[in-house]
Amino acid sequence: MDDPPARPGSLGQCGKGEMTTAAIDTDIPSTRERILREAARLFAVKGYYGTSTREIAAAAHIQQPSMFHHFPTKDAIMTALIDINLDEPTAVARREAASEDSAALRLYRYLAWDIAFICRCEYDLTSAESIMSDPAFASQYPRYERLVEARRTMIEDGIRSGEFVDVDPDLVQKVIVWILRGDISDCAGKGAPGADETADELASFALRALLRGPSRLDEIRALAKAG
Amino acid sequence: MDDPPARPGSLGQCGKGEMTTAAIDTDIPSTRERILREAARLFAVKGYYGTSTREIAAAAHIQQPSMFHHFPTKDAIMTALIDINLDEPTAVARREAASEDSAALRLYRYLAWDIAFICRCEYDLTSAESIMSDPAFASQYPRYERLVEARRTMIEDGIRSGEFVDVDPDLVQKVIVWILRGDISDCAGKGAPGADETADELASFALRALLRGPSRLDEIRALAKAG
DNA sequence: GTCTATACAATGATAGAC
DNA sequence: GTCTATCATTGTATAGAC
Repeated sequence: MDDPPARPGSLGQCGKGEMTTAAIDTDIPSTRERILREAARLFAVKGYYGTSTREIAAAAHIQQPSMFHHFPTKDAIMTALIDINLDEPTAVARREAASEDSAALRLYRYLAWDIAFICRCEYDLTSAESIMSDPAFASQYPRYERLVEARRTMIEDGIRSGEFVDVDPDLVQKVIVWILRGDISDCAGKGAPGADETADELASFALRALLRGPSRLDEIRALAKAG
Repeated sequence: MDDPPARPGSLGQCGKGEMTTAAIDTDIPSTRERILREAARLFAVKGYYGTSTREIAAAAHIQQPSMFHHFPTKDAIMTALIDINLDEPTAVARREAASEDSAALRLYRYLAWDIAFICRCEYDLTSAESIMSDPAFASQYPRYERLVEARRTMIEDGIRSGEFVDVDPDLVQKVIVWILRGDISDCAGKGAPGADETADELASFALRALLRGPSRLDEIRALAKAG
């Protein structure tokens, strides 16, 4: 319930912990990992329904029925990706939402962490994010809502305290989701070229649009880097 | 080549011009229009591949084979939606890109127009936008690129002139695409509840993040409203 | 844990009557 | 312009040998 989630520099190696029995961090990925990675990549390009289990199997270099030894159904693959997409980010967002620092600092810190997480993730989580509006995966909505709620808390705190300009919190929440979603489709699954720079640039973009005194941005960035 | 495209208050009635022979603007939609509207709605929820021609036909209150009298193939429906998504917005973006006003004013004007267009559109263009990264529709990429280029021009003009802060133009371009895409998935196909307010709020958000002097925003909004 | 063979439902699209 | 009937293909998933 209270295990400290990853921080920018520390963990954030998304997808590890997916290990089977042996092989703690060898470079040769297990079949299960290969399926997950290739499925994520294909889902991102052609969509969940547009990708067949045959294509996934071929990309993972196994025969199609062999896939069902690792995942009971096709949608179990998607659910595994949704787990990766939600678990850690939700933990970090909730921790920041409950923190006592200024809202601007908390929001910046969460955004920068999440964007870096996305960029570093070895799975392309595009589909895991866009599938959240598919009725077939409605059972996953509540988990997503917890993340949305944590973000909303930070935004509303900032508006209430006067740190942010007086805009519609729902609209800001939406724009932030759109930026995160965009970043996912832009750089997820590409390893981590410039994860930290992208994180700073995008989080700064959002904060510039929100801060009543934009000159505070550099102070916030310095505090985030120090803490 | 030079027909003046719609302005905020004037046309922007997306989807008209799709008329068949008679019936210039009656309230009872033709079968073709019904197919297009229902397909757009279903594509947005379950994706292009996740939506069967049978579902579309059922929603349009016809039998499945009857659909093929109006569209030769399933992907012809999608192509028709892509047309609606690209034609007018590209015309407006290119006009603003070539205009002689300040970059900030041009970008605000284009953004506000496009967002209002999206909100007012009777078709949910979510899928038409996201399908642009599907190899199966690669033949449509070049058309989309023309829109991207026009937007890039405005952004680079603003950075060069010093109106905008010195950020990576590619990153800004991306964020703007993400905001437009988000707005599409958020309010496309819902008629037009608060189109102009949403347009102003979102365009203002983007401009606040970009303007070196955020105080100029009100002046720009006033100029846009006047012109 | 991976394979071959296959069951069986759903898909996009066509033929031809009215 | 819409219908019924139907085709060929592809989809997910299972059975059972190795």
